[in-house]
Amino acid sequence: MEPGKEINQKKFRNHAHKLGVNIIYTFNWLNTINSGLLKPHKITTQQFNVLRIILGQQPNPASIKFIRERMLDKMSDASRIVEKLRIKGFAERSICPNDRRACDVLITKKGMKLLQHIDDNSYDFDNLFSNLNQSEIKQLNFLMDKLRGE
Amino acid sequence: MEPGKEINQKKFRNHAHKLGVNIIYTFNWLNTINSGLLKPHKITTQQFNVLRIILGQQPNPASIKFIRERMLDKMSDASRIVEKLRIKGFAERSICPNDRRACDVLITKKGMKLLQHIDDNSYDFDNLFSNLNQSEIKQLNFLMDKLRGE
DNA sequence: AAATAATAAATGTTATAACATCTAATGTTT
DNA sequence: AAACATTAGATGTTATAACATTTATTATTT
Repeated sequence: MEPGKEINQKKFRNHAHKLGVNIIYTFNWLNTINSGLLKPHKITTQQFNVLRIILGQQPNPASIKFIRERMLDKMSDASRIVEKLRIKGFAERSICPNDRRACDVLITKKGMKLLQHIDDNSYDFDNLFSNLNQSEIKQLNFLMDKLRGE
Repeated sequence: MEPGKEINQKKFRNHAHKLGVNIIYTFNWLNTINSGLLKPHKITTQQFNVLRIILGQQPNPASIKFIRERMLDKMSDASRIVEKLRIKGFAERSICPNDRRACDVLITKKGMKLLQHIDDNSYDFDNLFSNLNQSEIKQLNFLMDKLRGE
């Protein structure tokens, strides 16, 4: 962090204004760390998230629609992300026999190994959030849920 | 929000895992609202942020470097964003007389009118965050700052 | 059953993001 | 001052984001 770039040193109109900036800033902070952790594996955060979704469905296949619904970025291009995972050998796709419009997406052994390796070695939220204790993490979750009206 | 898509209904390994997802989710929530508010003005959130930075420097000009340092997305292409603002008539740029490598970027009357109009009509963080009271907003700011180690 | 509507995914398009590289101007060293 | 290093910004490139459109299949209506 360069001097003068800390968010606290900036001038905000009020606390709500600061919160707007803070959300963007915190996301960028997290995203930068995550991208860095995933980069050695030549995988983007979106591809990682999709792979996790497919893993979560195991041993059932996931459809593109299912994946898209569970992705955090709406309007994301699940179709092309899955294709990228397929090319890298982390997932495979076939036509769904029950509905030939849809497709069955499955994680491969290689994909599972990748997730396992990332989980084991680096991708650890507990570690990432060590500046907060358990109660503060819960409080942050509560406030963000409330903010969005959930 | 579609049924079954609420973040609280998802399964998380623990609170820290939920926080990781929550940050991404909250950013997307905010970004979607902001983009929607700015879309009628044919301006992106990044362009809006840069325009605000230039306004904040008034009546002094801002350099590209200055803008880049204050932008929330690191590595952003300040140069091309300023050029887009210039084409739309919201900013003007000239060579800095003191350092001919640098350039002086200024907001135009049209740019100031745009910001004024957006501020007056819609772009209101207080309103956006009405689900939280003042003390909760402060708490959220505090926790996010602490999370990032600031 | 034929026509129409709805759905799932693929594909196209334009703008942007995330880098790297290049050019011009200024600063520094010898 | 010449050579080199640094800085500011512009430009190039590839992948991705954010849409819209298209195609194939299934569901519904008449």
